[in-house]
Amino acid sequence: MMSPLTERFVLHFGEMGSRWGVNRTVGQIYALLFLSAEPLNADEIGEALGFSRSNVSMGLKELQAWRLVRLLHQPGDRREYFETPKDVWEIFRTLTEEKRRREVEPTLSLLRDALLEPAQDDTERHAQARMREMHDLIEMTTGWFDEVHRLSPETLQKLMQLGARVTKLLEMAERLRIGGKEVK
Amino acid sequence: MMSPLTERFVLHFGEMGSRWGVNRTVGQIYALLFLSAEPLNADEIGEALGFSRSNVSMGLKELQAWRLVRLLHQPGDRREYFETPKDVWEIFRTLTEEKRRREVEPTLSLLRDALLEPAQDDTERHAQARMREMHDLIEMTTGWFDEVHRLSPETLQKLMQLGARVTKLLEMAERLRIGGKEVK
DNA sequence: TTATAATTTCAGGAAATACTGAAAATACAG
DNA sequence: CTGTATTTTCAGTATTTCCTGAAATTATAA
Repeated sequence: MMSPLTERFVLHFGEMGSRWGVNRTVGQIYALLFLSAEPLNADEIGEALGFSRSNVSMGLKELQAWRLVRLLHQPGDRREYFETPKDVWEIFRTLTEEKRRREVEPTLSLLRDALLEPAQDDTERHAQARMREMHDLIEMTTGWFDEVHRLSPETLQKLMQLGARVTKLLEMAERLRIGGKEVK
Repeated sequence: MMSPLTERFVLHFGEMGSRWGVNRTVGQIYALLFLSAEPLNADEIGEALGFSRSNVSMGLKELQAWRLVRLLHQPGDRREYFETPKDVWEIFRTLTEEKRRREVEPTLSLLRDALLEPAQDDTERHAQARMREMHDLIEMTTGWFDEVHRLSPETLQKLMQLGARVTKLLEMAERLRIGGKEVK
């Protein structure tokens, strides 16, 4: 059975799941797999969490769609086993990529379409101006995420540790014209 | 009535709302206010979206709890009017702050507690090691967000435009010992 | 193949969430 | 104050989402 430590974590992620657009089952399955030292099969998961076999099956399918768990086989056992990626940075990256694909991209595409429509009156002109602001903000932040995703974990870590002191670097960059586009 | 442009945007945000932990009503109210050129009162909102007065009232309350809309009064009118902040960067900042307060902080606090417990066996030791990894990742990324939040929109924008070229800057920073802690 | 183990699908019931209208509370003009 | 306009609360209902067990499908060992 689950240790009290694991159980608390699992219950917490069940609740949090709803805020991330997945249900309690999915959150709990993920949490259990994240903590587990070895891969688990669907029966083990169902038993540990008290869910029906079919519920576990659906939950695992969703987690696979999110690329948050991967399927593997144990030698001499024909059941499917599941595990989460080991590297938490990789998990973080996957999560932001999926969020982007599911939420950000559809929104961007709606905004782009809306901005192509000719405005009929002042109200629409104003609405479009607002949409343009949102569009530009989203495009800038996601574009940045895209680039930063490609950095190695170590570089990323350095950047994070740098924090707000990055301001100093930016000033320096301007003076030294490192930003790619030459500064006037 | 809503223009087709506004309507599409509003419906989209209604759907997206659910993914952000708010319901359709709340998402639509926010979207309507975001696009509106002037503040709206609850009756106007309810009529535009086809929601009951009480539903609008609850939705506005929630949006205020998120600090995503603010209340104001029109001279000579005793009804309450609502608007969204104008600056999209400010909106973005508010959103991340609230998300942090509601999701990240409770998780961090759970992890901290769990890490203080003495491990009973290897399984628990492994679980704690995983929790430590998650804890450190979250603490690092949110600590970084905290600092970056304090930057001016202009600085932030420069940082974003820099994107992955930030690597070059980091190398330079190490050479010049700008990172705050002196490099060995 | 065939038999059986394992997984998935899905209709229907259970649970959770959202929404409404009526009533209560609050705010404010006169 | 008093009366009225405005907002909020909340119990009940509608809607949506979740979860299960049985049946169907798929995979694999013999």
